[in-house]
Amino acid sequence: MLGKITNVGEFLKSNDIKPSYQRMRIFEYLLGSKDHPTVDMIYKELIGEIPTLSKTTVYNTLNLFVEHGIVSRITIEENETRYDADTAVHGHFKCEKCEKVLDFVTDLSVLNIQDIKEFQINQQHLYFRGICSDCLKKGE
Amino acid sequence: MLGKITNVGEFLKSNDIKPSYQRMRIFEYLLGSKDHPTVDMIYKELIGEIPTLSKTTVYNTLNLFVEHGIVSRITIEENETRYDADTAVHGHFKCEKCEKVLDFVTDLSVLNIQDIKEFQINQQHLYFRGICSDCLKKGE
DNA sequence: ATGTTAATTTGTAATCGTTACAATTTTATA
DNA sequence: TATAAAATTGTAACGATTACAAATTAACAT
Repeated sequence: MLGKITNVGEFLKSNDIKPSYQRMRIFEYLLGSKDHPTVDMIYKELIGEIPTLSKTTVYNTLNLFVEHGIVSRITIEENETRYDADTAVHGHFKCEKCEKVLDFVTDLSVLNIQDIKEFQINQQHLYFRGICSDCLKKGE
Repeated sequence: MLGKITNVGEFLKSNDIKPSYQRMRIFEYLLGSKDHPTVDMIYKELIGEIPTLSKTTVYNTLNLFVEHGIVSRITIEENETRYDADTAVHGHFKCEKCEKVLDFVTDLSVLNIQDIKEFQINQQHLYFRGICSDCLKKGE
């Protein structure tokens, strides 16, 4: 569902965000990465091509993206905020061995939750922890 | 399912935790509270009856409880680690208005997730955000 | 073009939650 | 009662995030 974003500048504009160079590169990096990077990972990756980049800018930009709903924050562990350009509802699995965070597809509408029937739901988060299949194989 | 804990001291012992006074009071407080307190909330509540209590002790004790599997950590928002004496899998709903964290019952086994079929799942977390029914009524 | 204002970026300092660590107190044991 | 082990405590350190003001860049009117 993210494949449809061909022009990042236009995409940001259509979400009322002025497409500065930093903002475009940060969003492009999020689009291209599948590892749900932290602020630090984004900063370390981009400082190479944007030598003047400030970590504050990365924070500001990600907060802006979240406010405008084009990026979602993933809080899997305390002290480890991660970001995802895929804002559709999906699950995350964190491997306790290799520390990777993987996506998984699921449909939460089948849960039919009685207790919050009359609540207005704005966000749905699902995350699992355990050992991924790769690490299970290696561990034998 | 938590009603069965009648003797906190015995319960801690049966989980290989020496039941010191601080540990018992912290666990009792968790059992009696339904608001999934933070370390700060626990500390502020107990300092009244345990004047020598240290915040470090609250941290140490909660980490001990989590390691022994009798308390689970809930990470709903960054910078807001909460604790729950109910370790059964259940959902959490955080109201964006009144900031309360409510439990809801659900059965995740119906999700039938293909992508992680061969993974070993150790923890399952489900949390929603939005507006609770009380705040919805008030907001009209 | 040029000057002026607004928006963005940047760096530093401050804040807050959490942990490290050593000292003190309490508990268990010989 | 003496000694060792465990638990608690207080302070300092740490890391992620934010506040804030200065510097840079972009936009816009003259």
